[in-house]
Amino acid sequence: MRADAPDMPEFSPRQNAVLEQALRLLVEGGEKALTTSGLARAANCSKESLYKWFGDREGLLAAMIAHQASKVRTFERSGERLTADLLRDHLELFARDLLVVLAGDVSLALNRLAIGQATREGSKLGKLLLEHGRRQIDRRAMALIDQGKRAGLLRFDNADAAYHTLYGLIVSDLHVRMLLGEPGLKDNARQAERAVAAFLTLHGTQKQSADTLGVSAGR
Amino acid sequence: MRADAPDMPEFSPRQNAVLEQALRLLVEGGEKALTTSGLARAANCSKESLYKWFGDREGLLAAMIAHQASKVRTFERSGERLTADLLRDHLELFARDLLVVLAGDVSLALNRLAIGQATREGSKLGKLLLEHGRRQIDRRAMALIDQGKRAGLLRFDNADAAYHTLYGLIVSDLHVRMLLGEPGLKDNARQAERAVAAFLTLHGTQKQSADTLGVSAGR
DNA sequence: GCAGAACCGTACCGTACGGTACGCAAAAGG
DNA sequence: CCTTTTGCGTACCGTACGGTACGGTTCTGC
Repeated sequence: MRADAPDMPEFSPRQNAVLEQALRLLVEGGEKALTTSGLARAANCSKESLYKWFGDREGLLAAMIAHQASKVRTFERSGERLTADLLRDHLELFARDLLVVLAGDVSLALNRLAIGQATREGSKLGKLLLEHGRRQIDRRAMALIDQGKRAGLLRFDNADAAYHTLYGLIVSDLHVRMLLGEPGLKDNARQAERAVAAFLTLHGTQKQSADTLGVSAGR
Repeated sequence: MRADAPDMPEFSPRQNAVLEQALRLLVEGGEKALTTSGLARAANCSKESLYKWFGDREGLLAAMIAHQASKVRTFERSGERLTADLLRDHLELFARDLLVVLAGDVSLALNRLAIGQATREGSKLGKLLLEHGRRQIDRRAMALIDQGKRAGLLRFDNADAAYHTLYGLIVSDLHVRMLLGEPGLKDNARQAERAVAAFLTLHGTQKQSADTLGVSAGR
């Protein structure tokens, strides 16, 4: 519930530096590389401090997620009057940003970590990751498509459903594939273009040129 | 490459029983519950046999994936002449089946396992899971949309891209959410309907009624 | 400048894992 | 009937982890 608390230091600079090292270890070697001893060594701190600061290992993991989430900020660039072209541009920018975020080392490592722990009942890590990591990007997209609807450029009954459609068109099974170790796309921009074109075909109010949809000629 | 080898015993009945126990342990307690000692106890076999049969732990995990994949069969129900309604029905059936498969206990557990190991370079588990677990369902869908295209009911340049669009519309971020521990959908059928309706709007050759798309009135 | 807190480095403990070795029973085969 | 194979049950080993304790050191507040 970060929302309305611009303060909330969460962690001291020292602790943030330790968390940064923890993320580095996690990205480099996966969960098995993130041991309390290893982190203490890498961050030049003592295990006792780790346990004093974060309680136990799960607390450390949660702190890492919170720390990473606190680094991500999405700037709402509202204000300007939306046109069809502008909406398309913003949607494509969102799509590219989303693909870049999902393909990020830290994002993948944290998602792998949370998924690995997801079996345990009192895991909370998954929920934490979804709430902290996704809210920002969800809010940005929802604001955008809401704006599009108010400007008469989009039509849909359920904004949530429309957003999930957009998300699915952009990401498809790419996220899971990357989590499983496959390399990402070579060309995010092209994927973003196609996804947004499809989304506008489904939910736009203006005729879409079929060029970017790949449904024109048919070989 | 299971394809044309109806034989290929892969494993003896006894070994399959052990693998079944391994899957049960994995589903119930996650990766940490799947220990060699625990499996030997649960399956009434010795650790020595486990190592003789599967080599090491990674071999056991790979065997579990192969075993699970060998249980899944997709029957190609080609033959019949496709109509628009029939295509829609088959697409919706595929969508529902896909959602059911992805939400399955064993599928989620194996995906979590492979994702947890994905950091390690020589993991192979992720690739193995994608190839064994996905090929069946991919082939079924590809055959279906190819058939649709040959029947003049679908249009697209790139069958792969079209399939990924369909997949994204059906699954969106649901798979990752479930992997993170969120409950699945309450109503797979509704999701399947909407996804297929959207897919047909994008790639169908006939006019689609907008009812199921949720873009009709606009509140 | 000093007392107290915070903290680092290290050593330590209990546990549990992956993997190996061995003794013995039961099946297979001649 | 005897031999060979297979495999179960158990004990064992080395290792490495999470977590705790302690002595020495640096930082902080008064």
